[in-house]
Amino acid sequence: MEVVLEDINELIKQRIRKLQELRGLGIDPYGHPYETTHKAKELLTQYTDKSASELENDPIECSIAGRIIAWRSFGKAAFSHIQDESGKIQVYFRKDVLDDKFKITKKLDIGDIVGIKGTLFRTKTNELTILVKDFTLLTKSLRPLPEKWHGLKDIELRYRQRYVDLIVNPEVRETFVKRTTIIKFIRDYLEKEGFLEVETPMMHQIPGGAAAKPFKTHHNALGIDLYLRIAPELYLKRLLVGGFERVFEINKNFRNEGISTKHNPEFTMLEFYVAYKDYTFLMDFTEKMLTELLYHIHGTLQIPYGEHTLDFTPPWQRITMYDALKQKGVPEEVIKSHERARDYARSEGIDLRDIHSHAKVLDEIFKEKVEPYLIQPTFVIDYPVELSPLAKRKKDNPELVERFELFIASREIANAFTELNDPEDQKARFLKQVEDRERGDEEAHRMDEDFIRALEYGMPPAAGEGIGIDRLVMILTNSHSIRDVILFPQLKPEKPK
RNA sequence: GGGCCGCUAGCUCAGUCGGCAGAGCACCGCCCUUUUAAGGCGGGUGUGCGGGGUUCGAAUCCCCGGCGGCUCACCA
Repeated sequence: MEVVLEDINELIKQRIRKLQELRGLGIDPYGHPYETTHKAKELLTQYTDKSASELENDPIECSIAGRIIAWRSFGKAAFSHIQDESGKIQVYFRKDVLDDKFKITKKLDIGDIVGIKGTLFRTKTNELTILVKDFTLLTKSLRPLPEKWHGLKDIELRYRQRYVDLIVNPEVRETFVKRTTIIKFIRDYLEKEGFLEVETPMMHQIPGGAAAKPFKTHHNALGIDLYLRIAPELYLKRLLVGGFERVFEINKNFRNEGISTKHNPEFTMLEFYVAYKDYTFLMDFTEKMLTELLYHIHGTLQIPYGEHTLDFTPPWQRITMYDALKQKGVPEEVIKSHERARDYARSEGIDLRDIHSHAKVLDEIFKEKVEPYLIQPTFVIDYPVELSPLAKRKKDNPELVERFELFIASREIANAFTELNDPEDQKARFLKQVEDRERGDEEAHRMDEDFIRALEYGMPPAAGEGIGIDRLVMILTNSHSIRDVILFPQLKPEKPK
């Protein structure tokens, strides 16, 4: 195999030279399995109380593996820090311990992955350190890492080369560990509450369950176009028809829309459905699940987010959409009258280009006048039916639906409703959506005959909710861009060389 | 998609009335057996994002393009 690595600068050439020298000494620069006894952090915590003399009288043998992230060499000795998944620990190479092998250290670089065997001791400054008795090169690194002091700051490089970001910026690793902890907590919580985790299709013949533009693809053998799902909702409800009473799915959704600090084309959504309950149950449920999550992650219900302190102490405010509007000074007549609403919106400088219906005008006014002020966790409830084609109408006011959105830090974190299970009403709502679509609303829902058929078999009264996991993780990790909580966010392609 | 800002060494960044391209860290050579942003001496390693233009001369000024950031729009 004769492959020439491209993009060679002097620094990489030097490392390739060292690699060849190592091969010349019979050392495989790309290593083999290596047995370790500890992680770096385990050593530091486990032996934190051992004094220098205790370690000297009763030597503790250990072995670790990890990446060299610092190197301070003297003529016949060198200090280094080795970083593994858990953290880092100092190691000490001495010529009088390693004899001939010490000269191999001259061929090591920051970034190389090594295995270390040795005994623990304490330095003059009392730092717990491994005295290296033997070491093994496990992987030669050919590219220099960013400098130790400033790390990798360039945002573009951090996203494009997340692997480097993870090596040099420990807080990035913490964020993603926290992300996993959050998802695992939610999964365990739902299972404990009797929910069954399921997987429904990512590829839909009819993209449904949300108002959004889909990604389109093509299945060659079937000869049909397919869409990446914009939501799992209609499939999860089919499972309610099938007899499952509590189901959830945590998985990706895909929406072919703009990219921003709050939007990535693929994002992670939790959706869960409960038979025989309504949206008031879900508000209580959500409040409880998220407060327990807060305790689990932070041990407190008050957490910082940017300039704010978010207080998750229940009960969270519940306010109807219309009351929220009124509270921000939107006159009652604006809510009642389409003409007044349009005038009001215009007077507030709200762009109504493609907005026609009364409900959508009110929604625009809501986004402008209310959303920015929804900092503390708030359930906004009872939306106009037109905005919610899959939600059940309120008994006492059929123009509204039993729906809530949970806002935290001005962001929509959850969307939930009592599910519409009347097939006739559902069909009528789909038809209305189809009309909107024909009038040019690309995001209107499509008719899904099979979903109607499922409802005709009978779906129990139920409530369902979606929680945007990425946005929730942003809140809980004090992150201001969704790209900081997605390991490999979508970017434009790099310029070809 | 619009507006504004940015792109200089591996990394973090200076530098412009238009006049030989710089620092710290990293790296290379030499010295150094308890350092930890180790230290001392010596060394600058570069497609200045790409392409055009103006000019005796462009990292710097102008135009076109690329990528990124912020923001607005979009995203109920």
